[in-house]
Amino acid sequence: MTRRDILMDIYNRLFEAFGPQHWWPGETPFEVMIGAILTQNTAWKNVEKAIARLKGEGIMEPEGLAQVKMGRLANLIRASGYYNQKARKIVHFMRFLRDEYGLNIKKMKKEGLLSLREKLLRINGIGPETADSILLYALEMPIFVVDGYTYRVFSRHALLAEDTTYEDMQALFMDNLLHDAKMFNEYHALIVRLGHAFCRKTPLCPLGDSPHSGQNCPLEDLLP
DNA sequence: TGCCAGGCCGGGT
DNA sequence: ACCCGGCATGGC
Repeated sequence: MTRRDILMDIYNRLFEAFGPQHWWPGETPFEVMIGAILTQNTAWKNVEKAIARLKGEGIMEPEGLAQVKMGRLANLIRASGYYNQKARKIVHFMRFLRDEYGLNIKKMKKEGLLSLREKLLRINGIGPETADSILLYALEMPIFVVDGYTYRVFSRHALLAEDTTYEDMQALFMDNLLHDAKMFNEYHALIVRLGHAFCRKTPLCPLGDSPHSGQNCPLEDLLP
């Protein structure tokens, strides 16, 4: 079995077990970008509340959000947690969007994948996962998003050590799979889906039967 | 009722 | 280059 075979086997098992995940949940690319910041180390349920508040104020769009004062923004996104930090991050991001692209997402899409990634990573508050989520889920660029669940699942399956860096973990997928944005989208969403069902924060991430989901883990017989 | 969620930054080794 | 504390609400 090559690495590619193993990765595709896992993908196929997840897809058959859970079906298409229809990610990212968001009405517009811009909403996806803001959601990517709001969901940092935060349950999506809480992010939904914050997004609803922003929509209620009519500012879930670039021109509106670029005007909002940080204090008011922090209050509106309170439910997503770390609200002072995230308000600052969003302000930084909006400043970038205005200065680089005149708040025009279409202009942003014309940028090359790697150069845009570098620029995003320079924004205070945007780390690798948030940058890649924006590139993949908002702009449909072919890059693989790594998150905490990816570490837990794939280190458990002895494909990599659990202290592997983000870039090395990402390379496992991008060096062995076709660069297909649609597939990268589905794969990461399925990993998160698996994590929600089986991979609570426990020392060794059993990936076994889970009272949480009531079904067997589709990867169980792959464990070393 | 605690524990934890779709991370990231900054200061210290 | 890593390691760690801080950031914070709401759901189960």
